[in-house]
Amino acid sequence: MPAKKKTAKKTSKKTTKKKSAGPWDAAFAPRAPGEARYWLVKSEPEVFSFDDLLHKHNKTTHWNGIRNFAARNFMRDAMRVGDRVFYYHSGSDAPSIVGICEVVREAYPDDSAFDSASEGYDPKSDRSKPTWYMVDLRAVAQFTHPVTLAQIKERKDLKDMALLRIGRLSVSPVRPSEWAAITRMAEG
DNA sequence: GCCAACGTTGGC
DNA sequence: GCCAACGTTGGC
Repeated sequence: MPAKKKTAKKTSKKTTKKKSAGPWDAAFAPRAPGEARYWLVKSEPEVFSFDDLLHKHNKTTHWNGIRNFAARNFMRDAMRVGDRVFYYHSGSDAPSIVGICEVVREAYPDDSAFDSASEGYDPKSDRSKPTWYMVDLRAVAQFTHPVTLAQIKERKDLKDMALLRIGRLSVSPVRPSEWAAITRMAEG
């Protein structure tokens, strides 16, 4: 019966052994009415650049191939239609945020995980209970002055950005203050 | 091409 | 459930 679950909990709570409420919890917290949130996605321009996105029909693509649980959780559990997303080019000469897109469709199963011919094939993912999800993103604006990783690292007020703190994560949250600072930097 | 920093896997 | 081995990402 459910009574059992409840009791054990209280005591173990005070030690805050739960990673002291992770710095990224805010990304999952309930939203105020009309509140939009901000994100960053990475892509190697050789594979799929912001320019490629601009040339897609409706400047829209599905963000598939994410095979990391933390990134998946941000996408599936926290990204909402209307959220704004920085587009980051990794692996290039000057890794940079090059533009902005927006979420136009919330998470739905990533079909490439079921396709044995696909690079993203995951035999452990089942159609009835998919492991991997994708969202649809539409390009909104290209930066005239891309904001480089080096620039971001120079700024004290950006040192806690998930981009810098969570290594190699392909989808990460951006705080409103960080969003504001970077869009200002992109104005040149 | 090197390597740090992670994440995942599998043996025990 | 621990942890070593292995794989991947991505800056430099």
